[in-house]
Amino acid sequence: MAFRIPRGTVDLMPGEVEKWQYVESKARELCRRYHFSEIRTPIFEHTELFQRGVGETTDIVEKEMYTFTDRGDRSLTLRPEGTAGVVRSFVEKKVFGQPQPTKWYYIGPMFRYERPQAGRQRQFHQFGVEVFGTEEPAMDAEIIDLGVQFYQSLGLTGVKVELNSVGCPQCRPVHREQLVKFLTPRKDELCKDCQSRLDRNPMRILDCKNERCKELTQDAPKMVDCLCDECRTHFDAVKEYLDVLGVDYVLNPRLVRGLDYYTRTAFEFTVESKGSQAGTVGGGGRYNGLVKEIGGDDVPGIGFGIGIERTLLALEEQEVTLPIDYGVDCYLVTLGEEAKRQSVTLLKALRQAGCSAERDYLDRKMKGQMKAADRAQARYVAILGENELKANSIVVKELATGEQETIALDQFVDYVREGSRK
RNA sequence: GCGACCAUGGCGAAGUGGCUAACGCACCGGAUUGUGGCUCCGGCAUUCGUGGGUUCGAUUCCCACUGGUCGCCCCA
Repeated sequence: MAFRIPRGTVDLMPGEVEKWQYVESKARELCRRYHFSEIRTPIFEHTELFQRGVGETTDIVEKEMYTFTDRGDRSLTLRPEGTAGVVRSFVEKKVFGQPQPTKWYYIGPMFRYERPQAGRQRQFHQFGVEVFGTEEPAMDAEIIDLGVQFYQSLGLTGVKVELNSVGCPQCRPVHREQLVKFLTPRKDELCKDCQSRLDRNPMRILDCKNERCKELTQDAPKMVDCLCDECRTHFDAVKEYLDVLGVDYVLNPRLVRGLDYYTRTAFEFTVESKGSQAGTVGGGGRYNGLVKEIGGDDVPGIGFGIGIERTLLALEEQEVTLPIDYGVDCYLVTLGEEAKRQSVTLLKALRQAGCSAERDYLDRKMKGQMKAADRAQARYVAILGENELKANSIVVKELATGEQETIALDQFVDYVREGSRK
């Protein structure tokens, strides 16, 4: 084989891509109802944006970025997540000067250099939303609700909302200090990764999957117990609003999230799954310091990123059939040269009337054309031959029922159009 | 970055150190000279991932590489 697709990427082939279109249309429709506007930012940005935005100590920045130098010697990086670019745009276009809040959504590819496995690719896709300019806890709750609605609209069941508050720059150091004090005497018993985390990002130790680490952190001080008054009030309000909205959630004091920019609300959407990676189908949280970090005013923000691949994977595992119509409205079967000549006009008329229409281009005999029509999942097969031409008529057969009738040629398009609407 | 398993036609999948590499699906043609989905018949691999080695001989044994799948880490 001469060329092969790059590792960790996929071709979305016809038959599969319709599912994507369906999922995307659901996301767009939902965003319209929640009054979000779409934003499209570049898929690459200056490397420094992600270093600053996502955080130097994160795995993403440390080892997963697709970074390259362009011909002008600029260091650029394919976006590993959606928020940083959107924030950059918010700041650069001075959108903070317009009436707030700003409610945006995006759908597009993200890139991370990792070993591919179930539910993990190097190019993957996210549907994300971001809201700037409000700290109102109702917004936190509505965003979580929007995520839940998205999964629900697709027919996905069993989506769990895991919720936590990671505090703010005022109270987080308090927790951090307590945590380090608690863990330092036990440092030797922690796994290697966590030993280094202890200095750099001790909160992440709470999220370690290592059994021993889990034991050791069993009674470790929790972030939620260290929240300052403002953060506590906010967190309580978010929970209240979630209750009001009827959104079920599970408190997970160990939930940390891998990106440094989160403050206060942090959440994940999870689902039961065979693949070990695939369980997390989405996640997000509040990032009140990020806009300032990127060079803007001190504008609060909150958002989520939902993995399209993982959502599709979960739908597949649950054997959910998306209501997608792959069929063509009318397949035109022709017999003889004259009929073939006329077919292009008929096809065009059908298409202009809004129907999808197809014919044979391989000189197949009638049987072959019928077979092709069947394969194309045609609703109607229209047969045009010598007899029909002579009588200015055409035979229309409904494949599902096998019923057919001869109709006048000038009523043909209307007939198909009416039938296709049902 | 680490580990395990795998690599045969468009797809799925058997197989053996030796002359013509099963089978199923799909596809094409025919039985049925103007009617699909069922049935029957026929057709469909001139590098068995790539390179090297062992051997009289390798798709089958060994090594390397590449790729895939799954897991660890982390995340969507």
